This record gives sequence, C-alpha cells and structure tokens, in this order.
Amino acid sequence: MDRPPDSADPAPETLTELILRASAQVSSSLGIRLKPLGVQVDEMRVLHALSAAGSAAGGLSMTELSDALVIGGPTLTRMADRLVSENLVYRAPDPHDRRRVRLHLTDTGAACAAEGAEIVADMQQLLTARFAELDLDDLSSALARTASPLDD
Amino acid sequence: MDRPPDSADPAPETLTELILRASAQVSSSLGIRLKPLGVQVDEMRVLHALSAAGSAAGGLSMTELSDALVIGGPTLTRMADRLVSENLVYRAPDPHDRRRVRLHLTDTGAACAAEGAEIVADMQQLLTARFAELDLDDLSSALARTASPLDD
DNA sequence: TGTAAAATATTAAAAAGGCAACAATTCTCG
DNA sequence: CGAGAATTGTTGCCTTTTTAATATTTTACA
Repeated sequence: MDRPPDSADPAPETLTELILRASAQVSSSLGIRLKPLGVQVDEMRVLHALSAAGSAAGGLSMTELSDALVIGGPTLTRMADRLVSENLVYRAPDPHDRRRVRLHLTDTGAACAAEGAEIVADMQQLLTARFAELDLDDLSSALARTASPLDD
Repeated sequence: MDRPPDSADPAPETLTELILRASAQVSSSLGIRLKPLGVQVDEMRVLHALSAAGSAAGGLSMTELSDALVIGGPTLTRMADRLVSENLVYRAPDPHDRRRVRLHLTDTGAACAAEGAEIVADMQQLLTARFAELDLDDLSSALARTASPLDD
C-alpha cells in the first residue's frame, strides 16, 4: 500500500486549477496581442459583445453586459468610462426604462472590435490545436455550461 | 444567401471568450466558498501549490510559483506578504542561490490548504458534471496544454 | 579571472478592481 | 392608487494588481 516518497506522481490537477491557469495564460497572451490596439482584454470583450449584439438592437444595458461577461457592476461602469473617454463607446438612455443605460459602439469602436476579432480568430486557431483530440462542439457547450452561474 | 435579420443565430462564442467567462464564473463561485477561510482564490492557489510540492522539497521559489500559477512577480510578492502576515506561509533563503527566496507553508497554512482542498473537491464534482460528455483525461490534458505558455 | 549579461526578487507609483452605500426608477400587490 | 420592495446604475473608499525601475546574485565567456 505504501509508496516510495517523492515518487514521480504529482497530484493530478483539479479542473478548477486548470481552468484558472488556462484562463490566465489566454488572458496574458491576448493582452499582449491587444496592446497595439490600446485596449485591454475585458475592454475588448465589451466591444465584442456590443458588436455581436448588433447596432439595430440598440446596444446592451449595463446589467446585460455584466451578466454576459461575468464582470462586476462597478467595474463595468468604470470600464465604460474609459471606453467613452477613448471614444469607442457611448451611453444612451433606454427608451423603455429610465433606470437603464445602454452602451453603443461608436464607429471607431466598431473598427476596433473588428481588429480585435481578427486577433481572437488567430487565438482560436492556436486553441483548437490544443484541444485537438476533443470534440469541439462538446467542449464548447461544456464550457458554456461552466460559464453560466455555478451557484444556485 | 441572405437571412432574415435578428434570426435566432447568435454569433458562436470563441474558445477565448468561453474560457475567460468560465474562469470568471469558477473564480467567483470559489471565492464565495473560500470567504469563510479568509483567503482569496489566488492565495489558496499558492497554498495548494506549496502543499502539493511537499514540505520535504523545501518549498517553492517565487519564480517557480509565478510560472506554475501564471501570476506576475510583483503580484506574487505582495500576495506572499499578505500570507506571511497571516502566518500561513514563511520565507526562507534558498541554500544554493542567494537570489532566491523559497516559500514554505506554516502548520496553519497547511491546515488552511487542507480545508481549501475540500472545497475545491466539491467544485470538482460540480465541474465534472458540466463536462459529462467529454473524456475527462482528454479534457484535462488539453486544458493543461492551454495552461502552458501560449506564446513562444 | 573578471566583466558583461542574465536571473531573481522586491519596491514605488499608477491603474484597475471590489465592497458598501446611495439615488433614481420601476415593480408588486394590498 | 400608493407604500414598500426590487432593480438599475453610479460613486466613495479601500484593496489589489500592474508597470517600470532597482538591488543583488549568479552565469557566461572572452
């Protein structure tokens, strides 16, 4: 039952640790690639979400963004402040609910989102290579489930 | 070729976005669970890494921790400061290289790491459920590859 | 050997994040 | 209808992270 101490059997990593570490690595790499655009990772995530929502839909409210990206309210407010001051985004009141503020892309912001999308597409290639032996649809849906609230 | 606007076809999420979002969710949930222990997620990751390294090995240097956990040097230094002030960790000089500092768990720190490990084990159950249709070994090794540096 | 380069960890200053409290608006339902 | 509860977004304040620069030690190699 015993085993020699220090045998070559490192404790298997937990999914928690692997996900956190993978995320840190992705974030670090993406951050470097986005540096030339002058935006940081979470800022680009906001731009992308707005871009994906489409301009016709009237942008996204703070709460929608907060939920979709899992970014805290106050953090998002300050991030929006930065994006507004860089003229990538503008705020508009929601016509149906005066408590709400909807974020919209400016033309500059849309262009920036497009450039970011190319960089993210490169990362996608790099990442799919690492997940080669997995069914990508299965992985994506599993990650999507994990990306939804874990607490009930 | 055209399609009706606003058709139910949201842009497929990139792996980048899914990983970042999943990580934020895991971190948020784990953070709540660790709150009673008085440590935050990355602090617990440090404690766990030290615990996994084993006390015989003489702790881990700052660089080893920084590389293993993908946490920046200065950030790790301050984190170590906090852990030292909470008596969960202590610093010791590396006998072979006087530039290096090795971090060691105190008894309190080891106990804390053990409590944390239980919480992480709970999360493991929760997470494996979400990855049900995937081969867990394949997933883990793929995540591990993703968790290693993405830039060359 | 001795000197330049690299590696290691830390610090100081600036930036970003997070918690608690708040104002404004909308919702609930008695 | 109307008072209390819930929702939405922001702000103040403090903690944490990040960036750039530094001191110290080790390594490379001429």
